[in-house]
Amino acid sequence: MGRPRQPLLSRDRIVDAALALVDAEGLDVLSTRRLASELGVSGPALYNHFATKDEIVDAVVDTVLGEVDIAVFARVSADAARDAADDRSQDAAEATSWDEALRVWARSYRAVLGAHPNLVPALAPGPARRPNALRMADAVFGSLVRSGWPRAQATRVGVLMRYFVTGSALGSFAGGFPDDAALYAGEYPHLGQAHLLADAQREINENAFEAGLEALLHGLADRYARVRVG
Amino acid sequence: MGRPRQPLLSRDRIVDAALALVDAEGLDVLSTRRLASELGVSGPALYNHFATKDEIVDAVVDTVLGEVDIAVFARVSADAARDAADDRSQDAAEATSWDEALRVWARSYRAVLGAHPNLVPALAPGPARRPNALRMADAVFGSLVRSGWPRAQATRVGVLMRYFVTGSALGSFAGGFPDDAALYAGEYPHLGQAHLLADAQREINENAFEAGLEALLHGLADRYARVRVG
DNA sequence: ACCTGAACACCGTTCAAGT
DNA sequence: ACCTGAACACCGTTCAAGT
Repeated sequence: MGRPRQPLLSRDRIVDAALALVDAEGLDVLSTRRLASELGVSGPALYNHFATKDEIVDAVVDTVLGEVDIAVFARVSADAARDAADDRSQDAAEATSWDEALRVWARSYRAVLGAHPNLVPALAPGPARRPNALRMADAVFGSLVRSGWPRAQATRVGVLMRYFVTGSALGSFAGGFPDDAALYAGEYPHLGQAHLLADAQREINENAFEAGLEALLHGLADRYARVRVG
Repeated sequence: MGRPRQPLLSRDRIVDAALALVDAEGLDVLSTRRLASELGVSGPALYNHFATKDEIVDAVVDTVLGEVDIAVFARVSADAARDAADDRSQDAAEATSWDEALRVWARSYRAVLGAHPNLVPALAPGPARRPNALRMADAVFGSLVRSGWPRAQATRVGVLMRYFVTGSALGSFAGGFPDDAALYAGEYPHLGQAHLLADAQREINENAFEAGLEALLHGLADRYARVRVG
């Protein structure tokens, strides 16, 4: 008891343990007491490092968001922007068009969330007070503006892309259709057998994500052609 | 004590009270005990009507999903489908193109979720065992197939549209950027002042949703032109 | 069948006490 | 400053008992 010579905990150690616990057993089992015991410490000890449990969850989410590839946006130059419509013209390996950058980022974003499916419901509070979420928004926005998107439009594009990716994470990883054929028998005439198997479900989600991503990027490219500046 | 002559509870009464409670005070205060007390009943009484609290939440979500306008899909006929590309040609008021139907539905879907923002985090489990969620998926899918979308593609379109709408609900209603200018000062160079005010935030979300919806529908119309059958 | 109160095994958080 | 144990006001759920 009493204060240890060397601190037993740190914010990082707490966040790492929390993420490991959520990945292994789900968001439901993440309690301050369980987490503390996982760290070999007493429940209230956590409150020396975080004010509330919600702050811990927020930090976990932000850590995970930090894994998303946003380096790609640094490779979007004003030069690359001019070639956005035909991406064969990238002479240097570093040059990337805004839409290709969005594609790479969106896939990375989705992959990261897919690596931590149990955490997805915790995304709900939005990018609020999470540094990496803001860093991400900033990188997206900056590259779009450099590419010639008007600022107001660039804001919208960043937000709507996030809608799609987080929505796909929510819809894909946390359930989907139940693996229970009996439930469907004759009930929903248009819902085919393909919906029933979890494996097929994985593929549907993958295909839906890719199809949506391409539709979105095509639609945005059309708009870009009409509104670009610079 | 003991069994009342007339049942005090019903699934509907429980669901209604739960939704009212969530709308008024948030998802966090929805506990079986609090809900029971709201209904003038003892906590365990709920278990005569629902097996778990999660089932109650699921029923609440499904009830809300039932408010989404899917009647529009009934107005999508095979005839309307042939005019999808030019929507001025709807002679009868009942005929609607698949893309216009998706637009109406997406807006309704988002509006319904917007009317119950506190419930949005509970959407995470996906369309699992929720009749109205399945009814919705079925209506979307059916209208797309009638319009000439190949079945595999129609499945994807339904799913990806749901991604976008639920993602927008998640991102819009549950937080967004904090209303705290100090947090941003000099930290994120590209994030302008426009991000800071909650009011502007509402507008950004609205605009992002509309822009994303149009981009998506345009991109899908392009694809439709290439893959349609019938 | 449908409610009650008591009970079990939990929660998040506060706080005085220890070093 | 950073931990502990005790305590407070809660949880979801089970179950015997009542009618």
